[in-house]
Amino acid sequence: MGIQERKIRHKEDLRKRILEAAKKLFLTAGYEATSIRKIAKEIEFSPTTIYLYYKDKSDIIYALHQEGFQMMRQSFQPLMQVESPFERLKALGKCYINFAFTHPDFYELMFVMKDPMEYLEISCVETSWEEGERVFDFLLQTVRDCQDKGYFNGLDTKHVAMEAWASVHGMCALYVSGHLKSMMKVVFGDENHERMIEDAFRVLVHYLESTK
Amino acid sequence: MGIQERKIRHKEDLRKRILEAAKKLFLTAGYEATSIRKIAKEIEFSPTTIYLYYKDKSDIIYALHQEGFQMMRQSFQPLMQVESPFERLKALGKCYINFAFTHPDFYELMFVMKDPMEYLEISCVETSWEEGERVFDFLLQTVRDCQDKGYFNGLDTKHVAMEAWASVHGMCALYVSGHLKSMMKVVFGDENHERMIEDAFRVLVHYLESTK
DNA sequence: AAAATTAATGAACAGTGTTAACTTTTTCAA
DNA sequence: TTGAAAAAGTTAACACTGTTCATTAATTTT
Repeated sequence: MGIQERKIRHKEDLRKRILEAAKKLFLTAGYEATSIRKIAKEIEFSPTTIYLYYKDKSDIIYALHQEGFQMMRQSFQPLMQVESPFERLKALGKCYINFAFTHPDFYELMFVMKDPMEYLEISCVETSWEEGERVFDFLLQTVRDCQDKGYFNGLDTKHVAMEAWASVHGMCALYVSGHLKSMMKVVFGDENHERMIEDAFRVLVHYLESTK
Repeated sequence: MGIQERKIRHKEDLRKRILEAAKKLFLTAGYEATSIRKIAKEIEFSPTTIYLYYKDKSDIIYALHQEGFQMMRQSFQPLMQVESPFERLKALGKCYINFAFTHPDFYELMFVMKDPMEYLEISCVETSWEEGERVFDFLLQTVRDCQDKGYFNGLDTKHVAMEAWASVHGMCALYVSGHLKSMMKVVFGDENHERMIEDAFRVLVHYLESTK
């Protein structure tokens, strides 16, 4: 019986173990397959126990959502040291794409899926989106720094930042959803679609560079 | 009893009626709420009857997916008449965004959701994506025409087209998923997010224009 | 009219999120 | 140490989901 053992094994921070089980299921089997009952089986508890630690499924999914943003911010850490604003902007874009490529499930959860967004629309109001805010603020500041160096002349900082985000997000979203792959299979006959993202990104960088 | 009546009312093209019921549910209540049982109730038939006309739920969803692409291509029809390639490219972008704004559910189905994409990965192989192909081919040709007029010098047609698509898709995806709204609420304090898309699009057009 | 084919259905399987009522375990004061 | 209060966990159930199989009803053909 595993019932006796698991009481000896740290029964504290059960909340954390629920989240880890959810993450494991989410990364190996996807969002749909991450059910309350499977999480419960994973941690050897009754399904209803989970509701003592998380309000509902959205609550668990949102916890993973937040974890994703912490991971992303951590991967952006080295960019702080990049002196040149424009080099920093380019590196930010590359880093963002790299995150989506290495953690496609997290990327989808953070920037594509509606569920976590609807959750924080309903429940918590203020403390919610602050991780995402910090990431966007960093982009905003970098664009401002670029403008100080003569880039993006006559353009609004917010609009430039939004366009940059949308462009890179568009590439990542088409990649993680499989639309890029399907499209390229039909139009170009099965090419390397990761390479295509790199090429499209180079075109974007070319545009940005030309504003100086 | 409605059972007697519906036999008198056209019992032919039941396949079409299933699709219309599915569309109605999809547009009013969303993808998740579009269940086989609800479709069945809508057309006053047993749930199992639906399986005599469609392979499974994905099959129905993919039929809507195709319908969306026909709608989109129809909305692109007037663009054929635009003489100037660059004006046509700009109009294409505006038209694309307009489609996403007026048919957000269809846009999500066509360009965001994984389900229809996974469906045609498994089942049909050739005839599948041809509607989407036509749309992208039109973009490719328009970019080529722009290059003949001196735009996008030294850049690869495919890469320019892909970057343009990704940029505009990024804006639309962030809009329909609600991420733009949430982000702007926190960062800029609840501004008009439809206006923001327009502004970001203007920045993109500025970049494209600068290549001449 | 009887047989064969087609169309439609009812019941069931294996899942899902979630809640209410109940039981077990732990805590803590008398 | 015992007994009550509080906390933790579980069982059973509700209302759904997609999907399949065996069976019935309707239609067509012989």
